[in-house]
Amino acid sequence: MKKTILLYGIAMAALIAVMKWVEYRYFVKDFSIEFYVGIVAILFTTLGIWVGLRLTRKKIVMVRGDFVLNEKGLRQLGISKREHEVLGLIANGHSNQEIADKLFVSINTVKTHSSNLFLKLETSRRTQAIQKAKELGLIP
Amino acid sequence: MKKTILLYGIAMAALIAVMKWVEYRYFVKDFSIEFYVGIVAILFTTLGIWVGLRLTRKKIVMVRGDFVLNEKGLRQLGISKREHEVLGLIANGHSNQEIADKLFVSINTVKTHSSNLFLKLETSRRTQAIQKAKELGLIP
DNA sequence: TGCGATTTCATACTTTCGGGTGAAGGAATT
DNA sequence: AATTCCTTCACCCGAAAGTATGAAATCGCA
Repeated sequence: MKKTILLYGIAMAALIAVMKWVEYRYFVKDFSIEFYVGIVAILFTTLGIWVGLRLTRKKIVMVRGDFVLNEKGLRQLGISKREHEVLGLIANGHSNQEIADKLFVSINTVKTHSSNLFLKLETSRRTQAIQKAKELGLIP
Repeated sequence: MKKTILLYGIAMAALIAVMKWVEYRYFVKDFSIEFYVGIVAILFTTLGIWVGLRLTRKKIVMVRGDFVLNEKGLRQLGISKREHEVLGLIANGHSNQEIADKLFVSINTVKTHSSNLFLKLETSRRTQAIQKAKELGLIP
């Protein structure tokens, strides 16, 4: 993100510099304002699209076979790392107590995570959550 | 897409028109070229980002293709028709009550079926049963 | 017609889940 | 330094799920 902003600044500065340079070097002062606007519009539209693509690019992580983790979905739903971990264990058929043992935390913590998951997935049962998470590509 | 292009054209035309209008109306010719460049850059960057977002707003659809029911597995485990039906509904995230309503039977019946399922699948939770049933190809 | 399997239902009891609330410590960001 | 997010944990309560047991009614098949 910082890189992008920096790059943008540099691009803009460079553009202006080039224009000034052209202006003084060749005395082409009779370029119409429309010409400049056109050039700048095209350049920055390109840059804008590029940035737009960069911002929304989904990172794809291949796990095994045909499963593609939808990280974008995870971010949009605001599901944290730990929550995602719990989600996976729920989908594998573990009880809250088993998950607690596996993650070395108390069962209350697991309950908190699962409750948050149900909120974020807009579900009220773990079986529903499994369904939805699979549909969204959040788990294999 | 056509809409986008059209919108772009209109935006550009409008921008130029406004600039011309400002130019003639108030004779503010002393605006530096950098000013115009800046305005145009910001505007078209915004537009570009917007287009970029629009372009990448594709839905991720998991196509879970061909499912073949493992009838042999069903017979080997001694799972009856009704039990298989209940199994499917469990996997779809329904509660026992919902299943009961859907099949026009009492919730106790559903409990009996699910208990039998857990015995036959050697599981003790519905989430486990879902896992195992999917592995065995008993449900999609 | 009779037997076994299936389907249905009930009651009672235990365990697991889920909702709600609050809170404390830590990491990252501003 | 203040703030926000994540993680952790606790307690209570009600709802859902699961276990055990028994028992009707129905259906397919020999």
